[in-house]
Amino acid sequence: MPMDLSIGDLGRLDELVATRRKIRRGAPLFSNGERFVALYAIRTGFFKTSIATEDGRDQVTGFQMAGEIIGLDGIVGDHHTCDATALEDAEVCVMPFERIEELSREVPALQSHVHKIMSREIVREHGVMLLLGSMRAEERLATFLLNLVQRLHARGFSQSELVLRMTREEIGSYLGLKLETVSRAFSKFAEEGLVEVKQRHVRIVDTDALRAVVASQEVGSTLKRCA
Amino acid sequence: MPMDLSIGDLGRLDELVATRRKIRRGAPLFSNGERFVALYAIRTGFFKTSIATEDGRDQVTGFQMAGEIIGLDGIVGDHHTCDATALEDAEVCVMPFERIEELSREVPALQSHVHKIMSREIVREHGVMLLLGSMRAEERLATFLLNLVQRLHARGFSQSELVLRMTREEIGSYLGLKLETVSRAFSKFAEEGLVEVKQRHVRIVDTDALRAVVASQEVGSTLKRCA
DNA sequence: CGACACCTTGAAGAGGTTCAAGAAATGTGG
DNA sequence: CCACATTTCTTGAACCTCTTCAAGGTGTCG
Repeated sequence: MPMDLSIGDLGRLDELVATRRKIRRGAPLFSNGERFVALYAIRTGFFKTSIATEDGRDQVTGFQMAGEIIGLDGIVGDHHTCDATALEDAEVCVMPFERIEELSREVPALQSHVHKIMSREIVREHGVMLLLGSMRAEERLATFLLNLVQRLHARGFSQSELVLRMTREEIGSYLGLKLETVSRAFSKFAEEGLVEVKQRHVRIVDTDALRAVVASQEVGSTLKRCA
Repeated sequence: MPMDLSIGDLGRLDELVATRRKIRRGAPLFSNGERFVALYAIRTGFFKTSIATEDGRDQVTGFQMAGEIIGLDGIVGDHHTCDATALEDAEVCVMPFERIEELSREVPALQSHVHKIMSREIVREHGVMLLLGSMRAEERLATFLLNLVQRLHARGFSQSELVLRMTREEIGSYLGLKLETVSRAFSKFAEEGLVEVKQRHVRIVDTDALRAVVASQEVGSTLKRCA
């Protein structure tokens, strides 16, 4: 997180992230309805956030990894409106939101940072809306894989290999598909030589071809330019 | 917008919303790629926000009406990442974001307000993800209508009557459906006596039945409780 | 090692899309 | 202010994608 800060400010920000909390795989970091008191910065591990409605619907709204912030949904109503679940043993920094607000009044760089984090989440969700609203199953899965591997690569992991921390069902929920459809799309990609899939181990063999899958549904370039 | 403020603070906030701008129907308030300088509070009129990709995809990400804030997407990257288009002649307050940040450092109530606005947008988008990821066409349209009429009612309009400011195609884009599907769903609702539809004029005849449409796809209550 | 959760694959079916045509409304220029 | 062009909306029929239901396989953890 690149912010230029004075030495004094740095010390005060340290205090903000002093409290740690460990969460076991499968355990909730917070749950819908729970009182909102803090944002969480993921230090290690992998989370999903999801909303469940009374009528039995369930939607995974995101997957979060080290360095990302969870809990922004709780600010507006003082209570969390989704569940955050650890998909592997994890550790987070507990950042009391009152302290964040106090400090960001005094440290403009922190204030700006907080605003950007929230704006980034809004923009990310726009992307998910685009995916859910306009892509076919294989385009969705390709987009998902490319996004995951890109975020992992930014954290020093491989550009082409990844271990999925979530089930097919969770992927499906996030992508608006049934788990069978996700599984079939994986098999199709494997068949065509785009990826190698062994359960949760995925190796991306042909990144460009995966990108082409996403852009395949083009209404634009190919057809439009002939008109 | 309920905030308790001192008289002095009130004056400074007035200054923030002093600049006005009128936008003609069909004209953009801002466009993708444009430099981000301000948030906009809608005074009158109706907007849509949408993202368009190079490959010809297009997704309406929201419809905004009086009292709502547009432009949050631009904070993270200093440039807007979507288009905001007036669906009828409109007027907005131009609120320079630098001034917002300055003032919210000095006025905690404003700071909190800004945070809540952004969090509310995140939560709203979670709801859209649920809709796009798990609902059938008629459930989506029913949800959409109920949401619209509820927001209009909060602004003093009728609980049961509304004039759509957007086309079937724009509704479809927002709901992840084709315009024909939207049209058919309207016709079905009309046939069943839930609504009366005459082009863009909609009268909701049976709100409870519309709510029942949304909850129809229950995996829960009806079936689960028999198990 | 055995139980359980997870994944894969097939076949049938449903819901939404696509393509097409016509009707209704809207707006524009004469 | 009316006529015409354009946009928007509706409806039908064929098609396609994804879902549903079902069965068997694979991996994992106590």
